[in-house]
Amino acid sequence: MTLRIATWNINSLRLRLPLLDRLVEALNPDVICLQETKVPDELFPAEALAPLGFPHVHYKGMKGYNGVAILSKIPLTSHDDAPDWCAKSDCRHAGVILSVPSGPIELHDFYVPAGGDIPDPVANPKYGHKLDFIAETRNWFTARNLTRTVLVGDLNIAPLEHDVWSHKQLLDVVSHTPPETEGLTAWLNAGFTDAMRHFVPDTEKLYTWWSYRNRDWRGSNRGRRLDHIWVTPDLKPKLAGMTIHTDARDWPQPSDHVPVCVELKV
DNA sequence: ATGGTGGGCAACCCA
Repeated sequence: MTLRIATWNINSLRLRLPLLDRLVEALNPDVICLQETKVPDELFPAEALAPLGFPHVHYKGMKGYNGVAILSKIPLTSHDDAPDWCAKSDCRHAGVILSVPSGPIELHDFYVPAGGDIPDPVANPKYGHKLDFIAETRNWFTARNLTRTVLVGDLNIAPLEHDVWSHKQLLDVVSHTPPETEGLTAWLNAGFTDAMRHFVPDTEKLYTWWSYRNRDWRGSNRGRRLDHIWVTPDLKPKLAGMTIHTDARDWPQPSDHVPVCVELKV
């Protein structure tokens, strides 16, 4: 089958419910992984989502912040055997097993801490938390021997020179500092390949996020690639397509992130 | 060098 998996930092699921119709129309995904749902589980809008046509859901949310959700047309079972990252119980990760006819596929949906403004773990504990988080996830995935696994999400780090509009100007801006980019690359190398860069050479600019604090986001185009799709090497020959739906940045009341979708022949 | 905008949720926290 052709399996399409989309990832999107929706920045409030309840506020942007109507935009999910546009996402489905544009990308026709089988699975949607969301971040920053900002809704506690007891208030998850299951009824409002029902007409969208994704009967299988798995979500982990909390009041006000963070939160992840997986909406699927394919039957799934929850697979939350991962540790409580940094012992914070802050709803930044959901794992599922997708019951694909050719065999199960493991799927991880992550929302990595943004890390605050100051790139110093002592002066800014949020930055320290971010570095600790990606060290823990890296170690956990290294210790497992993964196949048929997809990892997606808002990883809040733009690892490559051309994942930001100006490598030089962002080297000490949180999201592109060497400790972050090196940490993210080490996590990637714990058993994955970068599915987006499989389709677009490292020398080409690639963004998934544009700040709200920019009047003309398209004109100035000061973007960053904060959202990622990784697959285990056995799935690399199955990669059939990748779309960054940049137009979503102009939807009414947009998220500052745009959806990314990958197509796998599995 | 600074401040710019947006969401949650009721004062600021977070991005």
